[in-house]
Amino acid sequence: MTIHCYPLEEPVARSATDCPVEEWLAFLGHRWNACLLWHLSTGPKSHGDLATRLRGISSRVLAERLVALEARGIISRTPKATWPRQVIYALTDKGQSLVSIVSMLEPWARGMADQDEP
Amino acid sequence: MTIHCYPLEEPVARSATDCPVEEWLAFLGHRWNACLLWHLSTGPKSHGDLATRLRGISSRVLAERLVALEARGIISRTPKATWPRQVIYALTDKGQSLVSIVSMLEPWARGMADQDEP
DNA sequence: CTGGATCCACTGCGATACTG
DNA sequence: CAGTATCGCAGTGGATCCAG
Repeated sequence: MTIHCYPLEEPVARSATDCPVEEWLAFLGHRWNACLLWHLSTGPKSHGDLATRLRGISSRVLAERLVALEARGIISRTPKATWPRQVIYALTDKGQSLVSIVSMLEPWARGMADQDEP
Repeated sequence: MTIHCYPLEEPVARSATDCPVEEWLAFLGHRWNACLLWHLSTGPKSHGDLATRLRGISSRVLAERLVALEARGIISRTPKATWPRQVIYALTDKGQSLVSIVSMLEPWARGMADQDEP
């Protein structure tokens, strides 16, 4: 876990961290992102499809998230030549591997809960 | 990775998710938290000690984060009977195991970067 | 159906000052 | 030294309306 923990010298603007791990955690922690990852891990989905599953997300934020995910190479975007237009999003290999790491938190978190209320 | 993805029925207030993984990711994504985890993984530290290492964090936020970490059972808080008073924070076993999981992101992230600029 | 544009409420957090 | 109290601003994301 490489964490240079910011500047070391002078204070920096928000999220100007150069620690990749922290960067990714911040990203994954943003609302809906983990959820999107999860839903896409069960197969490619369209925008509307995802919108339905992620009850409560707005179209704006969903589109924003998908762009970010794609920019990071976590998902792929493939528009279909149908009408009305349809766009399919799918996890890339990088995305798959990320999911597999994040998934390790599940049993861990369950263990935590068990200790709370045995 | 269990992600019930919110309500499923009606929209909910922010972070009212009942998915533990998402919960933890959101927590870890909050600024300074990962950084704190990292610094504590190299040994117990005091408030002031941490403040020095996490250049830029304010006393208020640091205290807040430490309380949260402790509340989640990730760190322990032990006040020394010295003067001026001193309080030592250390990773618990749960904290250690969390760090070991999060650490797996490091090589992964490095792999990502390598692909970007080979 | 996908997704851009606006408007706005909320809150995370930085800065600062103060107490035991 | 450890921690609390206040204030203020920028960023995040929800709601809504619109367009290709």
